Amino acid sequence: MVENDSLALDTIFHALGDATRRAMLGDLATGERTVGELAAPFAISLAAASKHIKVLEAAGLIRRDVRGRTHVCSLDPAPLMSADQWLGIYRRFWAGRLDTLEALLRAKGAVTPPVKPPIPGNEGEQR
Amino acid sequence: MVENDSLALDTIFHALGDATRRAMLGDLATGERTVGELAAPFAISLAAASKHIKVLEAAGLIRRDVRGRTHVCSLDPAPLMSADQWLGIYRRFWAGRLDTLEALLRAKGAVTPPVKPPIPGNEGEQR
DNA sequence: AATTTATTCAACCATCCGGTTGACAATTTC
DNA sequence: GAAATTGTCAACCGGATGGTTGAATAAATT
Repeated sequence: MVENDSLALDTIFHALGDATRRAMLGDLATGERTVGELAAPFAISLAAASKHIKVLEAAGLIRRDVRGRTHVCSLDPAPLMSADQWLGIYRRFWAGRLDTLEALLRAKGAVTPPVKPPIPGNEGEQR
Repeated sequence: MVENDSLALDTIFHALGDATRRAMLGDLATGERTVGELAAPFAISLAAASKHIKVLEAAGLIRRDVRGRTHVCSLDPAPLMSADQWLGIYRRFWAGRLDTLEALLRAKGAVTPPVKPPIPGNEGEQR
């Protein structure tokens, strides 16, 4: 089922469009965090952090488990997959462009691959 | 080198967080389009479309070539690559390779970007 | 029972966002 | 040269966003 609803993508990309929220996701990638722990690195009020967390939650990017008086958050990567699938349409496009670029650079000689070391597991699924 | 990425990612993800703009990119993926052509599918004014295009342009997602009185736009996938690279960190996560992800994040310190200086009486500008 | 700790809620504020309309500039075209 | 075509700009509007502070809720601690 393609629930790649454009409305969902709106919400997901909007949630990702803020450095604070992205940093929170990065934090969560290494394990569970309470709201307070998520808020700690930033010079904003707890209420502001709480709002950010609610945005992430609304986008489905994090789940929340209320344990006693603390709210424990964890990453849910499913929406990131949706975003990645959308980007995947364009992956072929820039891959082709990069190939062209690389060919050009090699022809001119003496330039080390600037952007993209081969990432294991980075396979194109498009035909 | 990588420090200004977060600002760029803000702009890129924000640009992607709108269905109209994503549709414009999809259109551009098949070839060049004038501003009028990009605007045509949508029930909005040309001025509104022009604003969307400026947002895409500011994010570096499209280039503009002014030919006579028409502005011809074309897709520049480089920012999509940046977004994809950011998502790529989490690709391992949803692929189930949690340990690898953690190692990567801890090693690169890639997930704890700009923390404002912890000034207690914070008079800093709030955006 | 009282207090401390963790978090949300509500109100407020300034700015941003996406949309509109109308005027303007520049380039064809007649 | 006048008119049509292409697109931007400026001003405005309502609603969303991100921040604040202070009060409220709920659970753990004393």
